[in-house]
Amino acid sequence: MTDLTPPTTSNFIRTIIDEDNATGKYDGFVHTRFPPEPNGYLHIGHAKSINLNYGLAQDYGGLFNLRFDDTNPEKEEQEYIDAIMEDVRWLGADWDGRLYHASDYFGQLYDWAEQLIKAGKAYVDDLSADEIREYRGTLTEPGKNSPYRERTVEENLDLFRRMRAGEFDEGSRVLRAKIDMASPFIVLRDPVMYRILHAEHPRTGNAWHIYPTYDWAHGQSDSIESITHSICTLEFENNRRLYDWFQEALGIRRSQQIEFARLNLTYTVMSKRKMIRLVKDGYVNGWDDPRFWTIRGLRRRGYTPEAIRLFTDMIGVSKANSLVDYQMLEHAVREDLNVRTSRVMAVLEPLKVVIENYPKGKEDSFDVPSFPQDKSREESRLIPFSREIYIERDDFMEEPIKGYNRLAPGVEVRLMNAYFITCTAVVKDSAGRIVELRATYDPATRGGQSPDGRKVKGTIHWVSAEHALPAEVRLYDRLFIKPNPEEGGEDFIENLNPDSLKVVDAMLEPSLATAVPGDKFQFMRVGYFCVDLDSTADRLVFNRTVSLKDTWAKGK
RNA sequence: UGAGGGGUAGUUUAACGGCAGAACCGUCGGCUCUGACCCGACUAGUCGUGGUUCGAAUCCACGCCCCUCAGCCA
Repeated sequence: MTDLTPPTTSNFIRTIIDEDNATGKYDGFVHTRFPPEPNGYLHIGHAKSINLNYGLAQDYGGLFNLRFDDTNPEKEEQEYIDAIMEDVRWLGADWDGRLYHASDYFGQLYDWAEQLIKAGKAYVDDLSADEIREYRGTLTEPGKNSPYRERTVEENLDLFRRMRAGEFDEGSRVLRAKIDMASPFIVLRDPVMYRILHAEHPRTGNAWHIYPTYDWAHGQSDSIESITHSICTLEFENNRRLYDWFQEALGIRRSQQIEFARLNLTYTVMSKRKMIRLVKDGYVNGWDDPRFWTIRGLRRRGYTPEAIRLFTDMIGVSKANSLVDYQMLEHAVREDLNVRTSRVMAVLEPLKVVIENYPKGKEDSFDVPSFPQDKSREESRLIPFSREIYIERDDFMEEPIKGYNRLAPGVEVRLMNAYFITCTAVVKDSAGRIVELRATYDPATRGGQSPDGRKVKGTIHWVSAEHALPAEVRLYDRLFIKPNPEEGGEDFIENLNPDSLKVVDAMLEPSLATAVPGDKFQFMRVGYFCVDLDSTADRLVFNRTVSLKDTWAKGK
């Protein structure tokens, strides 16, 4: 199979790692991780992060961990944990047994919190959430100290232990780091480390009544796992100061946080909140809707892990906010599917053609190679031919425009792998709509070559009517009509594309009868398709993964 | 407007004081039993103004524009 891996291009993270290795910062070691919060499904943006982290570990001979950032039991569910593992595995990132949870470290985190209290670097605050907000100050004004900031170590320890024991109501107290209420980094204005939550955790059950915040848990988890390069997205740039402060204050193994720009794609939305709304309000049919760029949606749509990897390699990584043209994704999947898929014939919008000089009841069959693009593969199948066939409605024009190379009255074209035919008549219904074509064929052109050397301008695909397999084919288009649906004042829902899903009754060549969900094909001259989960032996259902490029349609 | 980040072809990126290069998109052409693939060509760029230097996308200064931070979310 063709190697789709493009040469590794440099990026700023590799530069940092190269420098670290040159200076021996981590003894030349690279250990990365992917740290999802199990409160939703993974999407193409997460795939960028997964492939980045896993790829770095691979390329530098290091290790890659999967760690669930499960510090908020009110939002997280086991269902998501299972789904995320399935998706990460499918993408090809192998955590090799190093599956962790932030909740694995709750005990250690608690001990470290007491350590900070004893060092006078953390205190229990009785202020309400609203009061804490007021005391925090604003972007331009410093905050002020909480009246509880100077409690004694003993009192703090006592209160904190009782928080842990579940003696207090939710929201009544928090543990805060004692840093600097006047810091220009708002994240350093005595950040909350623990909040009281009488919630059941998917993994620790009811063992805890206090839960660590992200900032308190993340860097320490990295340290415990000996992560060297902790890669996250740009919005955590300010948090890095706190990340460093905690590791420094605790005197534990250091790791470095590096931020990169998250992926944005044109004609879709990527924020968790917006995606949830699309699912909950039924604008898409669940998290695996093929119009959705979730990992499950992509998988159902017919994308492969290789195509996604090719895409994430293509777009690179940087710190500049960007909006990637979705056509890059389509290019990547075409490139992968082009070498991978067998070629079959399917007619999406059938128009019947009766070949008048072809004897009634006669049947022909053609042995057609299934992988004509790959000379090393010899698979083929028999395709039946008969007097009545279906062709694509688009492949006929009663009054052909300039440059049209397909069938038209009096015009001869090649039926792919079969015969030359010439259109002799057009049959219309009372409304003037074309319902059938009449044609003649040239028996001497069997197999698709003419012995006299005459050429035809067009080659079209077809399916024998008698043998055709009816199927439902789902044609997907971009979910939104605007490149950036979140832009502009209006609700992004107003930018949904009403034609993002079109279902047609297609006619397929009979070899497709045995196709099972997940199987991928190129419907020649049309696009790449895969068998959908809804497909049954009685009722085949296909998804269009992506159309073929069509320079003719574009020019019209 | 306090602080942290960022601005290279239409898009995504490389070049890290020494020829601004690639991919995608687009246009044109070649090839073709897929108007696909493939091949070739073309279009097109360093946010601005100064400065340092033999030489600046890169270093410095001053501007401009964009993003992030005021959750007991992550």
